[in-house]
Amino acid sequence: MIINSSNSNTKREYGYSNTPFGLCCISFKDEAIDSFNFVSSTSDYNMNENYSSKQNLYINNKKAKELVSQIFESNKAPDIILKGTPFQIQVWNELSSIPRATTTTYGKIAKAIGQAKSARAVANAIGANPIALLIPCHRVIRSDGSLGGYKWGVNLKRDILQWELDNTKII
DNA sequence: ATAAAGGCCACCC
DNA sequence: GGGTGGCCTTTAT
Repeated sequence: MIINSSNSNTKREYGYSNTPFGLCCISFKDEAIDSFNFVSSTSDYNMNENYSSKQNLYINNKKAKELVSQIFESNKAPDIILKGTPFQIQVWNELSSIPRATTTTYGKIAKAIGQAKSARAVANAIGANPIALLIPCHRVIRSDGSLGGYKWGVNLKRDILQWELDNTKII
């Protein structure tokens, strides 16, 4: 389930957890994730550029581990909260319709949201996506078949796509 | 209000 | 393979 953010100033939590692709830092309100970043260490919270304010922000590694476990081991993805411009929200929502273990292109996403000429803008929006894996930006590649870019590194993009072919979990 | 920078694309060579 | 011009949204002047 995707929730469009209504910037409530309620308590937020964040925490670190290992994944099959390395360490991540996620932040969440109640059970709903609003950011998921791959990081190199537990001092890397600043990579979470969407939430620089630390007001009402508390660390909760236990809950973070539970959510990551849910992502990789259950058949029900956690809810996510989207915060962005209307165009970004539209693009991110469209990504959720890409079947796992498949790919599409920036141009096709542009066409799907009714703006066939906006491939480049779509790429910008995807690059600004704050939630790895659950918003499947890794499934969008270039029209010539090359991988294109990835916020957390093209090598990781390749690894995730291969992982989807080799596993049947929910991601 | 304007400029510059992008995870692009179709086209050419 | 590489280069060019066009496209659209964001962000920073």
